Amino acid sequence: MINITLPDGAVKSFSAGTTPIEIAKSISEGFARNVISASFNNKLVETSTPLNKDGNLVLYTWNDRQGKESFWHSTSHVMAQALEELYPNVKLTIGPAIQEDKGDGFYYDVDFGENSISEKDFKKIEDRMMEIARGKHDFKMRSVSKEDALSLYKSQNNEFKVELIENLEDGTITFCDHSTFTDLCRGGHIPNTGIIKAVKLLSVAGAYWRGDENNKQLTRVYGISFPKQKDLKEYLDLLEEAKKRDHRKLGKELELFSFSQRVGQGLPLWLPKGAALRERLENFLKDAQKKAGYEMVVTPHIGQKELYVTSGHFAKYGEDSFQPINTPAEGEEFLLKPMNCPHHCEIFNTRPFSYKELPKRYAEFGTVYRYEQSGELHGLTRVRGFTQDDAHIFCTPDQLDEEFKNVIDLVLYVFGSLGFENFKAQVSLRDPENPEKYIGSDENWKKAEDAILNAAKDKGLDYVVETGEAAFYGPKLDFMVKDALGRNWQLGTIQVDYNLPERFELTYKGSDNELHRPVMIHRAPFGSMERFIAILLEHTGGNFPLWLMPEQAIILSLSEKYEKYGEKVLNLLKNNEIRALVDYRSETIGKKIREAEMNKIPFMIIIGENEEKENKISVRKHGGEDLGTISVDEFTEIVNNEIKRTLKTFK
RNA sequence: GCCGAUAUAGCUCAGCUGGCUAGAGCAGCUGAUUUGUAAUCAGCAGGUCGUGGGUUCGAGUCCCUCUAUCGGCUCCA
Repeated sequence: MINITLPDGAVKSFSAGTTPIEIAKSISEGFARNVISASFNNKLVETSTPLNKDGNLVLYTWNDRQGKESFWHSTSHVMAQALEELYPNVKLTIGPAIQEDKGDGFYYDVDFGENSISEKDFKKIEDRMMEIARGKHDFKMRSVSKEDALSLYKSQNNEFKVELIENLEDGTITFCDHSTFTDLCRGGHIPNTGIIKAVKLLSVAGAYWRGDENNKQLTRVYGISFPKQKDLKEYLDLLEEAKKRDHRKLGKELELFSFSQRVGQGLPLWLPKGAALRERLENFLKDAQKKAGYEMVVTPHIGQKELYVTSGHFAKYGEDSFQPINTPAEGEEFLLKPMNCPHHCEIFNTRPFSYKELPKRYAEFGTVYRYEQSGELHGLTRVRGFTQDDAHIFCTPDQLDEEFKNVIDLVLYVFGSLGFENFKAQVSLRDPENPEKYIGSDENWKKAEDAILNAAKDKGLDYVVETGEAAFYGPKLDFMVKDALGRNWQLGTIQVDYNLPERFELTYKGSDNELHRPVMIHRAPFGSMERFIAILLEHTGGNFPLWLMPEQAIILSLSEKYEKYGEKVLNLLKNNEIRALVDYRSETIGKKIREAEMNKIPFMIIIGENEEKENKISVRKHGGEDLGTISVDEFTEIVNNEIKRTLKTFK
């Protein structure tokens, strides 16, 4: 007998060799019908795997992410079978479910050799997949010796699988069979192909073998599958909805920003409304920064190449950057500013500082230029010219902890004021395997990494640690937010840096009358104005918090006759610091409301004979809610209350 | 940069396998209308079909180059 512990803590006894699906049946027949996957002692197993020892069993259904991932991974086997049948020379590599933080579905990386496929081929692949699925083939795991596994894939000339197997230990290698198909696989499948009721291939893309761009590029086929046809339809509808919140579409519709082929790719043009929005965001942060003891500085858009050689940025990024600007003078070279830190270091170097004066906090909305690879550009989230809400804090080592925590507070304040609640905090450490990617001593790296980890812990942040994601000069605490399609973007960032102070030979006089090295914190709560506004657009769908809205209200006259009264109302609103537009055109009120709705203006103020007579206004909220006929003062109070609700002042 | 796709009026799109003068709706302009909570009516104007080349009697349509954009990969100071 074996003792199986279930997630609710219950322990049940079964005879050795009982399978997860049999255990599910012992709980309830109905539940067992929904169980599609299982894990035993934190390891994925098949629902048909005989269990021979005591342990913890978790049974998954479609409602669990684990269940979905098994479902999708299993579908990738079915797709691989279809691809093998339709493209006889195809070589399979890996075919996992997509990781939760990267989205839904599955992919398979394959080498098509001479062939290539495009979206036009999807239909026939999907059709074949569904035929296979309807065959209700069981997924069956079997162990194979390393030798047998290698000889199978060597006979197929599949160097990718051979490489994978060579890195595995003999005795741990398993194959998964279903129908006529066999694949190297560590397990975690649904019981049989028949559960797959809907399949859709989504895209093809190039993907490098093992994620290394020096390796061969394979073809990655993305797809998704569901246990019900209806689920697929819902998923596709959701994608459609997400497209409506795409910041590129909204930015155009709301006339916030634009791009021009003539100006150049990745170089956004801010239109008047977008510029006003940016300015409002900047002022919001400037107010908070003033309270937090920052001082504004201004530095030029170019700097001598030597500046970036000193900082180490040139060695790291020089080749892949906008190339140096030459002047008529022999040998003189300038770079477009790719970051603000070196300039701020030189500001600190302007004069000697006493420890009594630290921390110094220099802030600048600094526009920088980076030559991103053309394929990486993406709307406003990845551009070649952008403005960082940058600041550098120069402090003594014992001030570091508190300063770092204060910056966390500032970032949380910014995120809170703009409604970003579902962010992910990520501590990015260096990759100990590849020390050549970083500058600075091990000792300083350790200090910097500990400082971040401690501050994140003390602040009670819910964070994940990613090794190998640090900047080359120091570790980071990043705040990631998802866009409409669920892709993660780094917005706020805080970095601890012991290296640039060394390179720029920054010093302050300590209480011991000796010179000491300050520690530097790089930080940007928004990250960049461009990316922040992009993600904000996708989160709000263009319905920004009222305090940020380019236009808060629009006066709609019932006819041209009420223009005079409209001007009076407009003046009152202006006096009350409400940003309002007017629409006196000879159009129907229905049309004016429709246009105001599409422009996402929060309040529509309708004026006609009744309002003029009573000296009031009729107010309709964006979305349709009728606030009735009220006075301008009453309206102002509504607006101010709404602003107060969303915009708290920084402590 | 790499893989795949796309590019027709300011916007959203139609234009099948090459064949009359490239169409529609919205936006714009002119006029009529003077309106009560998501589109009043009529008329007018608007396009070197992304760029450059090629195939063809004939190219928006087929082929190639380049540019930009979209979905990924890699990268992200």
